[in-house]
Amino acid sequence: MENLLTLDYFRQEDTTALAKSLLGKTLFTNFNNQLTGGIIIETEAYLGATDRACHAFGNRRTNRTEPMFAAGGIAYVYLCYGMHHLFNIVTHKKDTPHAILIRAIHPTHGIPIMRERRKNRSPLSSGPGTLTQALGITTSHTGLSLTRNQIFLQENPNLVGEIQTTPRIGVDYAGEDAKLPYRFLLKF
DNA sequence: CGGCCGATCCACT
DNA sequence: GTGGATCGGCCGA
Repeated sequence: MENLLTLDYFRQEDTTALAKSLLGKTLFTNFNNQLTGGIIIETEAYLGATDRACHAFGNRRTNRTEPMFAAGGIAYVYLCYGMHHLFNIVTHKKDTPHAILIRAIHPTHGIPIMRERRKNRSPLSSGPGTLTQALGITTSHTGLSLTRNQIFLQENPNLVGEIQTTPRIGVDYAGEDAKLPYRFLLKF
């Protein structure tokens, strides 16, 4: 497959720029020889130790948050509300626990498989919990490399669109940090 | 060890 | 627009 993203790409140090840059790239999973994927259209940046909305705020280090402390280029997947598996891309250097939540994809590959995983409900892959269900991602995949064959990303050099910026969703508990403009949407 | 709560989704009104 | 589902993580005792 052409144009796969590299570890250097994921280890860039400007995480909000990277969150914008991820828009328009295709996110794939290939589990049990079932290829599914779609174009990333919504992301949120979580900026580590200084970001009250981030699980790693204050460098809080637990079994759950441990993957965020590794160097960029792996998955951070955790369970939300007891039922939703949320997929993040770990970024930045080792011991700088930044991550980018993927909130929505525009489905392009393996759509019948994704429909089946979603039990034909809609939306198919818009919303952080629904897209992981469509792609088959669970907490068992936390820590998995994003430059190997189960979860990986590909560029779409010719894709153009407009980027919209808003505050992040569902982080009211983060006080002033809830207002930060770290959510990015692609309109194309 | 008990209690609280969440980076959500869905069915229902 | 609203509330129930559902459970691991985290914290304080």
